Amino acid sequence: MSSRNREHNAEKEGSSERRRPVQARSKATVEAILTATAQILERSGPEAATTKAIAARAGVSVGSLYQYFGSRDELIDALAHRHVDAMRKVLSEALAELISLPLEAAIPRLMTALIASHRVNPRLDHVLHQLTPISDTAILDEFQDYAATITTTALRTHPDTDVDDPELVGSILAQAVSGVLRTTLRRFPERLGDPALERLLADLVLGLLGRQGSAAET
Amino acid sequence: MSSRNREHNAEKEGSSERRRPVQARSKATVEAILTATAQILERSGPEAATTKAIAARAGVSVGSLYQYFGSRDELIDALAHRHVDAMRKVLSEALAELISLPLEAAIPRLMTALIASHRVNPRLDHVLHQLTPISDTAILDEFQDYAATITTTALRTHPDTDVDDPELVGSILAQAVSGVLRTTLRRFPERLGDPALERLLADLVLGLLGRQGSAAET
DNA sequence: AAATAATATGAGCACCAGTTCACATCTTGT
DNA sequence: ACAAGATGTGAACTGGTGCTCATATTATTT
Repeated sequence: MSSRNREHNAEKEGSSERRRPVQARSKATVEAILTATAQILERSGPEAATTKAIAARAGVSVGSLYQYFGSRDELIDALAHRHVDAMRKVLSEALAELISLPLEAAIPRLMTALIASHRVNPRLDHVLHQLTPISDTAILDEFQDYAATITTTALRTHPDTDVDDPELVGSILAQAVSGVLRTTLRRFPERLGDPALERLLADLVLGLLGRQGSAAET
Repeated sequence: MSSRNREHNAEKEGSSERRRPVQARSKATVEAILTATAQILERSGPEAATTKAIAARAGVSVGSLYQYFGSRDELIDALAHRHVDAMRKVLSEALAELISLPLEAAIPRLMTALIASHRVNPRLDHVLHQLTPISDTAILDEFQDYAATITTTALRTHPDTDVDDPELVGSILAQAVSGVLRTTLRRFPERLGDPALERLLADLVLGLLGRQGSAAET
């Protein structure tokens, strides 16, 4: 009787959380743990984010942590998902107003939105990128893919552009912009307020599109 | 007699190597250790690069490792320096031929050179970026700074451009290109051979310069 | 050849990480 | 009021890490 029917709480094997919080109390605990993890990662980096440190900061015991997360890695993974969702939300909200605008007007706005989304939590973003192992299909990449898809779609939709490989161009543009933004956030955060940055990014994108549209290769 | 005159080999405090290799044998040892570290980092990531694993792969004992590197971190630091130097060398060699060319011709060549430099050791590059802590002034950033300086200088030198803040534009361009390259190397390595990538990057840069040169902002 | 310095060794130490588990406490349904 | 489940606890276990040091081997100098 003790060995059978172990838990009918069991999850899909991928992200096997130990237990689902059902009472308000435990939901608060999970919340506290995630918040604590984020705070420690932001402030002191991956090394400092010990299970004990996290539990201490969250005001719970290590045991509680393992009640809801199968391992330290799973915890960080969950946090990464949260973070990406938050960024994606900021971006997609700003997106609604753009679909009807002509490219020349839409791109600058899109840059503003991208900057905003990258501002959600720059330090956490950087640390999570550090933690991204080579092999894993990184959750972090999802945001970039999202941005790439948006751009590609825009290129396909808008009649006033003419690129022959929207997929590639969209992907490159997304990479370029996110490369600039992440470096800026990490190394030159003071530039973020500078409207010159938004203008430059818009020019960067529009400049490429102009070249692509006009000059046909061989 | 045993406690005095400990070592008259002592270094500046910053990067206190334990001992300088003087004989050929020990130089080979140091070499082997650095190579082993690089290999393990490339193949299996930071976690796997334990002092024991490194020593084993290098065919020496842990003790030898600590004879020439004060700590694991110092070792990795030394390796990072090496790597950046190698990248910088590739780039600067290609640079000589460019100074006399007009921008329209120089930029595409520069992109080719940048791609080449990023090809030196993509996987190691990525892992080293992972290892870069938030606080430290990263050695890795030096390469980006180098690329930014080159670009800025080019913008200042070449008479056929007209940007009002070459410093900012150079920095942004370097960030954009390196953003694209690092993502490509990590996620879409097959794109590297594609000449379309070089063309796109050149168009990206030239497009921005075109916009900057022509349209003056209010 | 002898003495001295350089180089190499690897078992062992100190430490601390992630994780478990037997038990205490609180909540909820009946 | 009671039982049963949900939640919370933290000392203790396991394993692996970076690193040291007394000692052995090899090279260089005298």
